[in-house]
Amino acid sequence: MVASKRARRSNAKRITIADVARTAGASVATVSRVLNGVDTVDPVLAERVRLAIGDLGYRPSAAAQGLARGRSGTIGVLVPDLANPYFSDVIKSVSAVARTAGSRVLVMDSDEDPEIERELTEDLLRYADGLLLCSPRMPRAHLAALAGRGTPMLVTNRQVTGLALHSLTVDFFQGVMAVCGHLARLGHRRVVYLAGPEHAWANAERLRALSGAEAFGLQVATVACGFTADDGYAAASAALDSGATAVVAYNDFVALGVLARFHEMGVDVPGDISLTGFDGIDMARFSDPPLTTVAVPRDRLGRAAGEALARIMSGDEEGEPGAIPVELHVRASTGAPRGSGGTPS
Amino acid sequence: MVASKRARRSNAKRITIADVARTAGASVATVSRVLNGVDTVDPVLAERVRLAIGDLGYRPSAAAQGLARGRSGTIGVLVPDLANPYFSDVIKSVSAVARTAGSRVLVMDSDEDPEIERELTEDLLRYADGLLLCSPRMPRAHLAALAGRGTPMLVTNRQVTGLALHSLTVDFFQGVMAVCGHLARLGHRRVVYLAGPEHAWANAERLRALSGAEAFGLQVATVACGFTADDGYAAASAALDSGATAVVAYNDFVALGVLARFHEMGVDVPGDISLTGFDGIDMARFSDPPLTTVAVPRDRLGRAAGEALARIMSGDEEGEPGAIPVELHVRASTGAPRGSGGTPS
DNA sequence: TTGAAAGCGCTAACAA
DNA sequence: TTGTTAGCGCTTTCAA
Repeated sequence: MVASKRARRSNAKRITIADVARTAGASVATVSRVLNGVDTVDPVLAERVRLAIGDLGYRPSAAAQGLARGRSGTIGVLVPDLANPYFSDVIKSVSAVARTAGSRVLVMDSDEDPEIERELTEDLLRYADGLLLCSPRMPRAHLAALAGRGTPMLVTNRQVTGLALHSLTVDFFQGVMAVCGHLARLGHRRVVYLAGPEHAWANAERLRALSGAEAFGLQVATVACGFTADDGYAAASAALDSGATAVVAYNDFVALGVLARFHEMGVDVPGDISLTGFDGIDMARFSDPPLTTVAVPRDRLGRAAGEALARIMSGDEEGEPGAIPVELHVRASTGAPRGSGGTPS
Repeated sequence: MVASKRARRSNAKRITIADVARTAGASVATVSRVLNGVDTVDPVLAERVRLAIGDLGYRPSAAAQGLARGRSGTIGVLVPDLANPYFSDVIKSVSAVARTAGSRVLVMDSDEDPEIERELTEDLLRYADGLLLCSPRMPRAHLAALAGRGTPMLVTNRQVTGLALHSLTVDFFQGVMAVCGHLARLGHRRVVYLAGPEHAWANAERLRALSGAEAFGLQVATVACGFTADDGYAAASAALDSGATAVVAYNDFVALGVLARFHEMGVDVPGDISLTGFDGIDMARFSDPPLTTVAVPRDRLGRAAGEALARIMSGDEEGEPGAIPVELHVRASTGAPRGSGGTPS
């Protein structure tokens, strides 16, 4: 029962390109050519090689290929929370783009922790040809250090200025502006914002837009909240107490949490108070009432990110990726405020 | 402006272990030892090496390490849909386990397509030391072929018998039994099941349980549906027409879709009809009414999967992983049927 | 405790 | 069109 040194894991030692070459009666170079679609191979020989590959069930080792080629064919993606559909949607879409380009995606989840984020990024660098950092929470200094490493890199959902770092953003500003405009048109004068993570660029942009809205006469109160349904649930009564006639939630989860609490409290939406979400997750359509929200085209964001990163990796430095536009979806959770004469436009 | 052959990507050529050795005045073997925590290195030398590593910002190439060691330190995970929180939760948890074991997770998403699933699995084999197939939809023959490849492998959410394939399942059977028992106790005699993907083991198990419940006098109608909220929304009126007093949805998404449609139709839940979900996603708590559902401990599933796979990879073949238990969460979406005398137990 | 050197499986010159 | 062979960056004997 003593396994030989190299048969520890399974009794069949790994099938290599040499095995294929031997059984096909060709050289490893030829096998490699066939593998890589180089067309200077005699069709007959090529067919023999392909047959051998099939018979032996040979698959090239990714490690060996990566070492020899100098690139791994992998792009690393870092997200703060994989369980958030916002990010999983983006990843799906990035993966799809990567796949058509012949590469794979290595995903890591930082659990919203800036320190873990740094570690994971270091690790990703060892594996990947390029990095996609989604909504990175890490301090600017770390980002700067990474930027100096020479690895092609793209940051999304965060604007980083003054660093040699490409970034692809979402136009949160316009999104919140659209929400505010919509509410103002309905007759609202006082709204309360349930704020998201303090250090998130996404939150900062929303706040910036709310300030802008104040210039147009909208009064905005802010209540610290968070980004989960639980956070929204917990902040609901505080939002109500603010005296505002509309709640602008950081995202759809928060809004759904608020809605659940309002139901419990017997607060009618939008009769007693209006409510808006952000992101446009699927569930926002299925709540009662359906949520007015700002749809972020996550598939488009993912695709754009994948393509931009590919461009960066290929050394094409022209043009910043830019910002992804968003779209207001008006649904039944917003209406005219009480006593406004009730003339929704 | 003509870049030299090896400086195409960035002007700094990759820092290798040789660079570290040189600047530390040691051999590559010694650097490797320090890197791998081999303690037969003189502390002073080791420190010098560590310094050099820090100064140079050296990170070992994953490809080279993988090639030399014969393993990549990566485990491949295949899921049918990354956007489904069920799977993203599992992945989060698997990743966490993998991380403590010093490995990373390569995730691929098959988009519920058995053919893509096969391709991706082939590809994962080239990268990973072990494979985790979540709810694979691929035909048994493919699974059998994979099982013969010698790569350590674990299948979750699908029972595969007669093959040298370990599987870790969730006790869907007991879950649905618990739901049926709960409904029966409330006085329901006729329920309608909104079925999930036809070829999914998860669906088959639910059907098996429903048959079991029929033996106890519950009448069960089945309506083909799907696994998304949209599917549920579309199937809602058919469910209503079945004449059942309770709807057993394939999962929470379907249930939430049904709920939304019922709201629109003015059907009261649970007054007019009861409704249950499955999986216990977060949102199930925040609907109106909150959903009675079966909570599947996805973190536990992920952890168990990660650990079981680790065991399999280390050659420890003892014991099948087994089945993860589930838990019925009774909430407000279920009640006594109309005219039953109204005595909820 | 250290270092030299032989691989690991593949790619890509370079020769033939 | 084909084959030989020198790397790719690291680990790991084996000697010293």
